[in-house]
Amino acid sequence: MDNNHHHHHQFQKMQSYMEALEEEKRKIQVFQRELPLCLELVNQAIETCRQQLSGTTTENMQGGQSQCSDQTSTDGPVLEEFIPIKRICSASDDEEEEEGDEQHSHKKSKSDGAADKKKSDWLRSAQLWNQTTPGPTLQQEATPRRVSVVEVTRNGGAFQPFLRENKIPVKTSTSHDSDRQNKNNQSLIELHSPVPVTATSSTADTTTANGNGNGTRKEEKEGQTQRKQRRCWSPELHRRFLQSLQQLGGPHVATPKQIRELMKVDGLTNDEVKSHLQKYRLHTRRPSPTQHGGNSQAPQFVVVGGIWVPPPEYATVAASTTTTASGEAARPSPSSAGVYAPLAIAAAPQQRNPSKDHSPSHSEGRGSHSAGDAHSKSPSTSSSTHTATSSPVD
DNA sequence: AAATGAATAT
DNA sequence: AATATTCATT
Repeated sequence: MDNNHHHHHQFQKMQSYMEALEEEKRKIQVFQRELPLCLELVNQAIETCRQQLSGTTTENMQGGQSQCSDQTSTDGPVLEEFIPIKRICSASDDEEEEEGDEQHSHKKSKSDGAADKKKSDWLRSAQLWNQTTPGPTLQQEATPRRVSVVEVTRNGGAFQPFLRENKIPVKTSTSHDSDRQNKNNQSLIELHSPVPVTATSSTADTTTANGNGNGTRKEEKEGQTQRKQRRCWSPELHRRFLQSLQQLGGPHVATPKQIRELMKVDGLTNDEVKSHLQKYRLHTRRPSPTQHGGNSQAPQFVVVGGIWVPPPEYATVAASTTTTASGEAARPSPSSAGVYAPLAIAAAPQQRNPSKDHSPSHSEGRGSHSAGDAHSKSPSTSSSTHTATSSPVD
C-alpha cells in the first residue's frame, strides 16, 4: 500500500504547485505586454499540471508530451524540482511610514493554507520614473530595453503607471484622493528606458550604477544647452516629497537641500526639488483666487501662537495642530485646512531617519484624534504682541 | 562657491 | 500646468 501514499503525496504536491502557478499567472498577467512569453509558459505549465491531476490515480502519468515541446524527456515529476512552494518572500525592505495607506480590510480568510497574498510588493521593483515619451522631435533614443530592474538605492519605486483612464474633469482640487487611490493602479506599467544613458551609442552597459555620476546631461560640450529631461514627479516621488516636507516642518521652512536629502531618492537634484517646492508653495497658497474681494464675512483663519487655525476651535488646536497641520498640510485644501504649522519651532529639530525609529504616535486613520495629549502652553498669552490681527498684506 | 527664492523660459 | 533655467542675494 505504499503506492497509495506515494500517490497521495504526489497529488498534494501537484495541488500546491497548481496554486502557486495560478498565483504566478495572476501576477504576470498584469505585465502581459511586457512578458507575453512568461505568461505563455505559465499557462502551459498549468495546463500540463491540470492534465496530470485529472489523470487520476493511474500510475505514472506522463502526459507531458503533448504540449511542452521539449519537456526534457518525460520525467513525470519534473515539477518536483521547480519550486519550493513557499513564501519566503522576505520582504525586509519597505519603509512606509505613517499615512493610512493600506487598508487593512483583509477579510479574505480563505479556508486553510491558502496563504495571504500581498501582492503589490512585487511590483515595487520597477524603476521607471522618467521619460514621458516626449514628442517625436529630437531626443536621443537609446537603450532599447535593459529595463534594469535596479532599485539600487531604493528610490522608493517611483513609477509611472500608465493607466489610460480618462481624466474626467471631475478633478477639482483632488490631488487628495488621487494619491491614495493610486494604490489601485494594478494596471500595467511603463517599462522603458528610464535612465538617461549617455546617448552616443555603443557599449554603455552602465549596468545599474545609474547614479549618473557622470555629467550625463547638460552641455557636456559647449554649445548645446540641452534642456534637462523633465523630471517627472510621480505620485510616489511626490509622496516622498511631502513626507520630507512635514518632517522638516512645512513648506515654508523646509529647504530644498534638506528635502532632497530626506527623500533619499538618488538622482534627484537640488534644483529639481527646488523647482517642485516652488510650485508647491505657490499652488499651496490661496488656491482660490476666484471671487476675492469682499468675503470678509467669516474670517477663515486666525493666528494663534503663530499658526493659522480655523476660528471655531483654536482652544484645542494648540496641540492637535501638529497632527492636523502636518498630517494634512500635505493636502492643501482650499476651503478647510490649507494650513501648515511651523511645527518644529519649539520642539527640538526632530530629525529621524526614515529608516527606523518611529514612535507609534499617530497611526490614525481618517477619524479624528482630537486632543489626546495636548496642552502644554496656553496660546492665550497673545503670543505675538503685534502679530495678530494684521493679516498678511500683499 | 553654494544654497535659496523669485522671476522667467520652454 | 509642470519643469527647467536664469537672476539676484546671501
